[in-house]
Amino acid sequence: MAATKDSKEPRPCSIADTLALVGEKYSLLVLREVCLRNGRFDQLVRNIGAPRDVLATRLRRLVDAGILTKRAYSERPQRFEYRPTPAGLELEPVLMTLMAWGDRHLRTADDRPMVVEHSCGNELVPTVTCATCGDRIHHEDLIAHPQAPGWTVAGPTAA
Amino acid sequence: MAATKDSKEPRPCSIADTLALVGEKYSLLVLREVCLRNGRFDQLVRNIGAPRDVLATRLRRLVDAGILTKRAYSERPQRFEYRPTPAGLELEPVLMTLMAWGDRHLRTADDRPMVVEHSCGNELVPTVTCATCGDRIHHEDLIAHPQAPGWTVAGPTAA
DNA sequence: GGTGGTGGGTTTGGTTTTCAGACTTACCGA
DNA sequence: TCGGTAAGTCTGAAAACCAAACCCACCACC
Repeated sequence: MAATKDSKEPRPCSIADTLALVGEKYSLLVLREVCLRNGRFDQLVRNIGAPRDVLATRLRRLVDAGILTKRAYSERPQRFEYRPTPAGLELEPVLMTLMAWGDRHLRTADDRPMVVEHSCGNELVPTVTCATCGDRIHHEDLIAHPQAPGWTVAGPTAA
Repeated sequence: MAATKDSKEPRPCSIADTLALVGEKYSLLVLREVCLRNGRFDQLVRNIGAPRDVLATRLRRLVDAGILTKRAYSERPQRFEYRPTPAGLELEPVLMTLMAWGDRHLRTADDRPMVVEHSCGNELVPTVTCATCGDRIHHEDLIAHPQAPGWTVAGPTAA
C-alpha cells in the first residue's frame, strides 16, 4: 500500500506550475513590454534593466513555453521581435491585477507611472470576479476543494 | 536641462514594484499556503518544498512588506503561525488567475489538483473585468497611458 | 530524570544564478 | 573606411540557492 505517500515532493499545483514558467525574475516584465509592443531585444534590455544574458535565457524559455513568439521584422540584417501568443495575452490580466495592487499599496493616487484606459471610456480598474455570478471575489467566499493527493487544507475560509 | 535623461534605470512601474515584493521564488506559494491556513513553518516547508533558510528569508520579507503577520498560537512552547494581512488577501485574486491559467494551458480538465468553489454555489472561474463597465478585459480593449518619464509605448493595442 | 519527538528556525559548505561589462557578427550609411 | 545599431554571447566575480545537519525550547513518556 504505497498509495499516496505523505510526500516529500511539494504539492501538485497549477499556481506553482504557472510560476515555473513565468515566475522567474524578469519574465513577467518581459511580458509587460511585449504586450506594449516593445518587443525588441535592446528595448527589453533598456526598459526592464535586466542583464542581457539573463534576458536571452528568459526569452528562449518563454518562446519554448508558447507564451511568446520570435519573428523577424527584417531579413538582412536579421532583426527580431518578440510578441505575445494568445496564451501569453491571457496572462495580461495577471499583470493588470499586479499593477492595481501596487498602485493601491505602494503608491499614492497621483504618483502612478501608468494608467490604462478601457475601451468603455473609463480608466481600467481591474477586478477579479466569479464568471458565473459576476461578483467580485473575496477570500471568505472561497472554498478550496483539493482533488489531488498531497493536499491538506486547514480551513479554507475566514481570515 | 538634465530633464528626463533617457534613462539607464529601468522604468518606474507598479508591476515591477509589486514583483519586487512577491516575485521572488516561493513567495506567492507561501501566500497560497497561508491563504489556505497552512501557515506554520513546517507545513510551509513540506507543502512548498522550499529550503528552510530560503523560506525563513521570504517570511521575514513578506512580514516586513505588510503582506503577512506572524503571531504566536502558543506561548510555552513558543509556536508561530503566519497569516495574510488584508493587503495579502488582496493578492489572492492574482493566485486564482494564475491557477486558472495553469489549469487551462498546462493541464487537462480532469487533471486539476484543486477546484475552488465560490459562495454562489458554482465552481470559481476567475475572470478579470473592468470595474466600471463589468466587461471582461481583452488586450485589444486596453490603451496604456504612461504618466511617468521613461516610458515609451510602441502602440498599446492590437496583437 | 533520561529518551525521544516536535516546532521553528540557523549554520554549513557546495552548486547554481545573477550581474556588469566587454566582446562578436552582420549589416547599413556617410 | 569609420561609426553606429541590433541581437546576442562570453567572462569572472558576487549573490542566491540548496540539502542536510545542527540547535534550543519544550513537552510526554516511563
